[in-house]
Amino acid sequence: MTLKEIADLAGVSTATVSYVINHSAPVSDKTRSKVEKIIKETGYHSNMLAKSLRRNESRLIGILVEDVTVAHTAYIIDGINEIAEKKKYNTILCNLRLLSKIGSRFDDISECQADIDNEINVLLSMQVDGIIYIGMHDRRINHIVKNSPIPVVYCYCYSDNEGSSVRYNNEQTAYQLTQMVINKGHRKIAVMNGLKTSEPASLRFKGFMRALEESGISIPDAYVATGNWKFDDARAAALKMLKIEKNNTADDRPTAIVAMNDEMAVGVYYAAEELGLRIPDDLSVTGFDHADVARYIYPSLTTAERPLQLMGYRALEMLIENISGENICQNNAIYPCTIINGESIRDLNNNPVKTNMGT
Amino acid sequence: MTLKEIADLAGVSTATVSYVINHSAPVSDKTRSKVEKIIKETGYHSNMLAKSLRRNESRLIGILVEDVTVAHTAYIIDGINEIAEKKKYNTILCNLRLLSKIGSRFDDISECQADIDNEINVLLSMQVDGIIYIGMHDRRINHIVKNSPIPVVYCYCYSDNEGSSVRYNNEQTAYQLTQMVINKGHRKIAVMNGLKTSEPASLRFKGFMRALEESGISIPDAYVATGNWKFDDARAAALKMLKIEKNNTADDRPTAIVAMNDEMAVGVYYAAEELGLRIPDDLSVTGFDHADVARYIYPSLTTAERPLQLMGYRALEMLIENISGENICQNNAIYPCTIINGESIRDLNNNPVKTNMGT
DNA sequence: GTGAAAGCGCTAACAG
DNA sequence: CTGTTAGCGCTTTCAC
Repeated sequence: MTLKEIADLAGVSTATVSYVINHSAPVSDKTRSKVEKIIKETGYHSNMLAKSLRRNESRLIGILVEDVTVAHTAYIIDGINEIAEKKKYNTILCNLRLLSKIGSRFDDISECQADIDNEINVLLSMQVDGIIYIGMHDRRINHIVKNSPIPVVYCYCYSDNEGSSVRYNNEQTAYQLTQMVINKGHRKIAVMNGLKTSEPASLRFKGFMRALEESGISIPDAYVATGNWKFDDARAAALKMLKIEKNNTADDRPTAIVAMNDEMAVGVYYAAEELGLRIPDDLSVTGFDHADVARYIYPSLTTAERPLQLMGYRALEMLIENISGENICQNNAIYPCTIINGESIRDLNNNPVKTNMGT
Repeated sequence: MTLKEIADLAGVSTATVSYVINHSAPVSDKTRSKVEKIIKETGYHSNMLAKSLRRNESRLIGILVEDVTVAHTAYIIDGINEIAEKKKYNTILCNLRLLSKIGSRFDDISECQADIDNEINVLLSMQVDGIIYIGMHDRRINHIVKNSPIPVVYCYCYSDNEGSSVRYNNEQTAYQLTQMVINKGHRKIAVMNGLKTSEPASLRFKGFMRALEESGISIPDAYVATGNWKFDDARAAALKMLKIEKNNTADDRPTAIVAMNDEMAVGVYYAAEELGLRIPDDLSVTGFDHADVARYIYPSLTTAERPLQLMGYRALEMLIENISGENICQNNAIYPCTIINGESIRDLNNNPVKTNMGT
């Protein structure tokens, strides 16, 4: 069913049908209702391909994701979709599937440059009006989308060279979480760091240290552990840190561990349990990410929720601003996280510290 | 940059350039290399809109998902993408976002019929060659995609009327898991059911019962609990079931609980811990789904992995078979799950039962 | 208020 | 082997 067939059935010209559909020129009520009736009867829907070709705009947004199975990706896509629906854009999804290709060697992305070039060409050939690139890990992505003829917005990652970006504030959030622990009277505060080579890991650590410094707290080296973002590694590292070695007493043990993601926080929970330490009575713990796993542990974890959906919203809004030429400057947006208050931090101010002897 | 411009630069006709690009007619080596050189230099990529319009096939697949944030969806999409890349199809994603609209009232989908009609119209107007509909929950979806002029494949759900479907075997998998428990010598086997109104819940329960019946095992009503797929509900139900009430002895307690998803299995773990029951020594547990959460518990959970990626593969393959007319029959594929062997089932054959007294 | 007609970028007869 | 040309379905200018 084509527009021409509708025109023939209605006994009008194709132009008139087009005017009716797009409200692009005044049409008499009589003609309009006649045409609309036929459109409804026939179930006609216009051919976007032809329309886009003629109009030279597709109202199509390319979403290029590094890996759709990485948990945060779906939420960002969801956010993008919500705005896209409102603004009458459609989205075409390209999935680089980098997880199976480079795993957690996030910075070796250039190995996949050929794949990426290829997918970008696909998107360009589909005449997308703009591209949103969603990272699997928050980090610098340079020289990936080169000299794009259309606007690009990076989400959950960023580029120095070109394109705007939408991210969340790692440093400030870790600062806030650490503050909370300090405000509850803790002074012996340990940290469970993410993967050493990871940018968010160092930003989060920086926030942690800033909070300590502002309160004049210094901690021994033994209080800095690395869990590589992983449950198992964090559990092992926490076990080591919390165990009372010879020459040590329970007083050397931290009263709180700031874990830089929820998965590691759960690892700390398990280590604590194995040592007979109760949370938060004997050990306070905080997480980061507000991952699913945090819903299934007792006591509930104090953590920070990343504004994923909001990042999706903003990514598309910024892209549309670029497309329409309203705002063509490079823009780097960084959103705050939301603190989720759980039961995993003991308030030492009202419950003075006792020696951590375990059960 | 258009094909015509390439032709002008190369001093040949548009037809020749088209032949070079599509290998659709023999071209002399000299002409070919001249044209290819210019294409490379200019970074030209063809306009898919024009090409699809002319060819009357878009090589575009519409993926209509009920909710992209539901965990299994991304893995299915990933599977679809893998095949799509191989077969040179692109995918356009439409997200109905039903989770925020109907939550777990899965069967009230008709409330959203207008949204769905709208999205399908969008896909049709994009001239997609076929549609894959991904459910947020495995159930019957009738009268949703009506009289589609193009092939439809349902994935993680099904339709009686039209379209093929790709699912996994709930009944058989629950049967297998229960078998495993029986084979390890258990006779006092309880079940933690999913949401009563859910189809997979009743299929899984059916498989559970079939295994019991085949071994001539009957269980008291008290061994059938409902956890509504949820951690909290399962924990509460397990607590009730495992607690020793007056008039009961520990001998009345089940030695194993077959939980119909991993989230509920974790709930059972917590209940067991609260009662001082060790897993698997005092209580055996199985899960279902192979969810992320199962990676973060001790001891590791015996569960079943759904073939999500494979379902994605097959959904697209079946769709392409339909599109190309190779196979136009309605086809309902049901794939087996993979049993993941954990440490959560005690073998009573080699370790004769002792009274479950807790710690 | 309506229609005729050109043309978006490309493909595929067909002719040579 | 290569070029000419007619459209794919639609929008939009320009007449009337």
